Amino acid sequence: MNHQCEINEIELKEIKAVMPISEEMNHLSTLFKMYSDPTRLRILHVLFQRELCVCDIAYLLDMTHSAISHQLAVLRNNRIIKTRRSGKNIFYSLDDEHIQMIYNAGLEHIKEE
Amino acid sequence: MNHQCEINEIELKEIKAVMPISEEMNHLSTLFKMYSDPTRLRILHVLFQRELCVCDIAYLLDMTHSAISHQLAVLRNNRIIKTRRSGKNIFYSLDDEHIQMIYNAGLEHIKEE
DNA sequence: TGAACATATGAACAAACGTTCATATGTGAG
DNA sequence: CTCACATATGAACGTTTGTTCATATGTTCA
Repeated sequence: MNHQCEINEIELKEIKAVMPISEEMNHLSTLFKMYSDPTRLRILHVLFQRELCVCDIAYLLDMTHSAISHQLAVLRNNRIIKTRRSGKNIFYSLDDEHIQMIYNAGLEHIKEE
Repeated sequence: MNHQCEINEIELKEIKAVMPISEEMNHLSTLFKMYSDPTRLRILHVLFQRELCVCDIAYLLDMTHSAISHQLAVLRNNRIIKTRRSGKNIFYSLDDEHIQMIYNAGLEHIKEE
């Protein structure tokens, strides 16, 4: 692509040299996509407090079991949450500590406006 | 909605009592949505290094001016970045420090896998 | 003023997304 | 085994999203 308005060709080349590979940005965007839906954020919010089963989450969020189950599958496929079966119930919980840190970083931002 | 599989009715009511309002979750999800696209993440990445104009960003990302301009408008409307006009050029830069903190929190997570 | 450049914007389109509905799977109780 | 319950899953649907193309706005310089 042609580039005519460069403000500093040398500096631009330095920036271009350290451009992360697209695959890494795809991976990162997929992670943030998990946080980009209100339902999933509400699911995370309740899981921050304790592990819960689908039925409990559906009750807390006042949504259908199916809608919750679909979102839990999305979160699980992206290793945001993990499962533990106990009889008929399947309990969901956070996969690691980073999940809440990212959430909190976002929350801090919107609270400062 | 009916709730039959509750594991602990009292605790569930406590969680329900502290459920954030949906509007706050909508707001937060909108913030994370800004990070949920690879192109926008790549734009943020280059803006972490210095302020840049549309033309430079298009060059660095090897994308059309129009595509970049549309994404910059999205980021600007959501107060992620701000603008400064200088002659024909309009320079874009980060609106505040939180923006990079959220990005870094996500990056740390994916690097630990 | 007019040409050249930088950026913005609206319409169009395909792709991705989130919920609903119907149905399937898996588990425990009787 | 059968029933009831908990969860999963696939198809369908409307909505949202990101890019492209065409065009408009705004700025500088001659």
